[in-house]
Amino acid sequence: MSDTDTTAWAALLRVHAAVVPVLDRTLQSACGLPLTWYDVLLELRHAPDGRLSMGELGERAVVSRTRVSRVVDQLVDAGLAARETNPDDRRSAHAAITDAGRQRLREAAPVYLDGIQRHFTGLMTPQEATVVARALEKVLRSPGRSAAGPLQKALERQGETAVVLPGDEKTAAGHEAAGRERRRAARGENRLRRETP
Amino acid sequence: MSDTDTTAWAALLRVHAAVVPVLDRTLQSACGLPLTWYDVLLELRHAPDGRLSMGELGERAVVSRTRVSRVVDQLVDAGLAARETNPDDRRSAHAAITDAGRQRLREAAPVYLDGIQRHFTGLMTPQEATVVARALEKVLRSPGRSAAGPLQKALERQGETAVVLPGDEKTAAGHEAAGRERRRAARGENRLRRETP
DNA sequence: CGTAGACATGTGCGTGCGCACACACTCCAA
DNA sequence: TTGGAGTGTGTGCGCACGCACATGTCTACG
Repeated sequence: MSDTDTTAWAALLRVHAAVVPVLDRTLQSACGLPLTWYDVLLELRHAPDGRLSMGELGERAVVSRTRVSRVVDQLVDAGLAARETNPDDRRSAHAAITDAGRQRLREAAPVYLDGIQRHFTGLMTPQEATVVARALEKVLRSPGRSAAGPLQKALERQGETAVVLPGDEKTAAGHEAAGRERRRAARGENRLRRETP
Repeated sequence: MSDTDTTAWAALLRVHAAVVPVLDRTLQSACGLPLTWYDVLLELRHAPDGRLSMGELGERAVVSRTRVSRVVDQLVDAGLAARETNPDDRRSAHAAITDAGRQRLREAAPVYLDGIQRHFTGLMTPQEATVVARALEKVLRSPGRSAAGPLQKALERQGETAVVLPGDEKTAAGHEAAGRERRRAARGENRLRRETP
């Protein structure tokens, strides 16, 4: 039923808008750790040796690839991460979590978890939470999901969906914009394609 | 289980980060309608007479209250909405959807719905979609949820949760919002109240 | 009737974010 | 060896967002 679809999507948007600022501020005032920092540090901690290249970090964390560079700068200033150069490939820069970073993460984790339970999963049944987790992860692992930035994904889809709509053809307005962007894609900038192992 | 909690939350963050830009760009290139515009127009359309005060609009739409003002300006420039003054209360400004706005919404709706199904609900089973919708709506309707901006909610928490792990809350936020609305209702403006038809 | 407080809204401003571009480096073929 | 294509990263810039404050208006109380 299409009503269920829009309801689910609208609810996701609103939950995100309502809960994210709460958790962000809670984490920031309690631990001095913005949500972005937490996310980046968490991904670093998950990685082997606590190190990750900028590209990998940008793909795994919620922040965009280009933004990672500045976030890591902030983390370095705060002493929570360190930059390392890769001798094998001097283009790539690695970010590594420091002991202080691990410590801050340990302090922040219970605060974060408590906030998640208090403002999110605690407001539904455990069964619902399980289904939500499973369903959303299926969305992430779907074939449409690519590690590239949102622009590329949009462009890839665009060729299929932009003009032709199921049972409707009033696409007058966005014609020129669509053409412009498709042209850029054809110029060969969708090289960010990658497989997630 | 706490693992389920963090998994569900992380998945929500990632789905949001992955899908929102796609839908935004699709909608924008196909219909010239940013997601924010769509959301605001949709709330206006749901409202009786297609009119809503700025405050109500900010509470119902995903955009913040202060941002609504500028978004409505853009919509007015685009001819999709109109500003109206309330003779009864000259503080409040109303935004009303125009015929052109309704038309654009009709054009955009199938595109949006298709995007939602293609990139979100279509990637899970209908049963899962139903559960996701129900669970997330329960989160929204929970007592901690207030129509006020995120800052207020966070600040109210802050006094209690600053350093230590939180005790309890869940009354303050909804309290003042309810009080405000009760006052407005007494003034005779509660005809804006709506149930999802 | 007049003043103080509450309230709805608009605006200046700083911040976070991502795209387009530039740069440095690697790899490969001629 | 050398030049060009491919790739990883950092940065200038503009845009969206939300908070603090200012403005105009209504309400309650003396």
